[in-house]
Amino acid sequence: MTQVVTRFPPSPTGSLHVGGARTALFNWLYARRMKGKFILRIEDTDTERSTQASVDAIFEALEWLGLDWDEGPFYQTRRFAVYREHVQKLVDTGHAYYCACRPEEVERMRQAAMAAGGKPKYDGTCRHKNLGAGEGRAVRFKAPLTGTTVLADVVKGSIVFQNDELDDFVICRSDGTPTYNFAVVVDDITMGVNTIIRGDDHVMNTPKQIQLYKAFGVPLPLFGHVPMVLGKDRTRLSKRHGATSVTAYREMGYLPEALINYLVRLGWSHGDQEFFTREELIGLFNLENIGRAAGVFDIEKLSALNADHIKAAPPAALVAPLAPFLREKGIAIEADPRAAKVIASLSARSKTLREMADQAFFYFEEEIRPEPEAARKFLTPETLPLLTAVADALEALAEFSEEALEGVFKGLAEKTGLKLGKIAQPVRVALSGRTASPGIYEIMAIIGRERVIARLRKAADRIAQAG
RNA sequence: GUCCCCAUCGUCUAGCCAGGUCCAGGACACCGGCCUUUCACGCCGGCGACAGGGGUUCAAAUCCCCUUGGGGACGCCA
Repeated sequence: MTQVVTRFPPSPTGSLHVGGARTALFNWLYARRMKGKFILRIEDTDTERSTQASVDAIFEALEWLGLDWDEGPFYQTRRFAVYREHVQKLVDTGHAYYCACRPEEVERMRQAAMAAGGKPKYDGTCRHKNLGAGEGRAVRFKAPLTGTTVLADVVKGSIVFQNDELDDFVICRSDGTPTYNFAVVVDDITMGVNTIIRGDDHVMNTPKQIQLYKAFGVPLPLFGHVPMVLGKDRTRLSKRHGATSVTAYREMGYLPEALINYLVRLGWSHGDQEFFTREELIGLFNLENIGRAAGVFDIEKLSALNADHIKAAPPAALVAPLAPFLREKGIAIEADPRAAKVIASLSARSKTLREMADQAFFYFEEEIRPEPEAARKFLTPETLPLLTAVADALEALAEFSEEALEGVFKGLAEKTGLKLGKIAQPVRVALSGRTASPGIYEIMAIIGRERVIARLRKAADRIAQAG
């Protein structure tokens, strides 16, 4: 059994989007599962549109997702000698020929073919001219005119193409650069790639590539075409559907584990299981359970999964990923001993890290500025004595623990005849500035006695001044 | 225009290949309820789908055909 070799070949013409991330993920998972190799290759032959910034963005996204590669990154622009050599090989064996037709002429042929009710194709004018290399001449592949090409696809099954649908496509442009279909095949052959998992927008390229493999006389790789990711309107996911870049999801506060879980689950299944860790995925992923139908990207479900991954993560592991979101608010938590406890108190309440940062803010805030609505409702002359009473009791408390705190509140409730909520809500607003927060004893224990008392007194002062 | 692919709740899907155990299961969302110091979490319940039509069969979500709908591809882009 030979080792599985997969690859991810993005073209650096923009940031890594979720669709691309998913195919990268499938390839990576399959390689890891099969104890194979995963290769990264940058397809930058389109020098007009390729940028270094895009290359960097792709690395950044892949690293964030934790998709590491075993070989590469290879750059196609540095492999022109290899392509030239392979072009020559095909010309020498009669599988390719030079073509002197101008682009305008080819365009006319296409129109003509289309008008005749067929597929736009090159008409083979130079096929038998036996032209040599020359200025302005491209190289075309001599495609079979009859018969069929069969794609044995692992996810879609067998697909049969009529060869007369194919035309003599260009493999080398007149400027000497290789075209996509040619470069991909040469790369995959020379790099030893034997498993190609890619979006099904590539199925129509496959018969051309299969013919190339045959012309080179090498065995075919395993092909698996995975369905596209669609937007809400069921068209190919694009910027009009909102955020599509992987890094945008990081900025919205999604965990890489959650994005991975969501993306894999969109188009692959393992029975009814919804939640997967990275390790589980490596142990379970296979090609057989990839679905055949395209899927709609649903950020709601991503959010739900993100919430699950936040809940499942050890709080301490969330400190680093959460830190940037609080830093935006001027708070540094990396070295703060309270950070893990704060996260623990919030992890069941946050769908994203950004949400968590918003909720965590009050723990670290120097001075609480209660939300006006909350203050109007709970910081009133009637509640002032309660706040003071709690502050006084806390000062006298021997041990500042959640249990002891509970005792204070229960005792006060009994003494005043008030329901617990009547006491807790004003205290909550005084401490957090809001009407909703984690448990009152919990936040008090985290904030600490001194600060709690200070916040309580401060709130009492506010009421006194206002009154 | 030509070619290719796809089709189960609003969405992601299980089931389909090896037809009966499916008046179709799970998840997200939504709606109730419970829990409760708030908000969440959690738990319980509800709503909700085999695109349509023909076959084959004792029996079809599962197999075949057609229709419809959707997606994708047709470059000296990748």
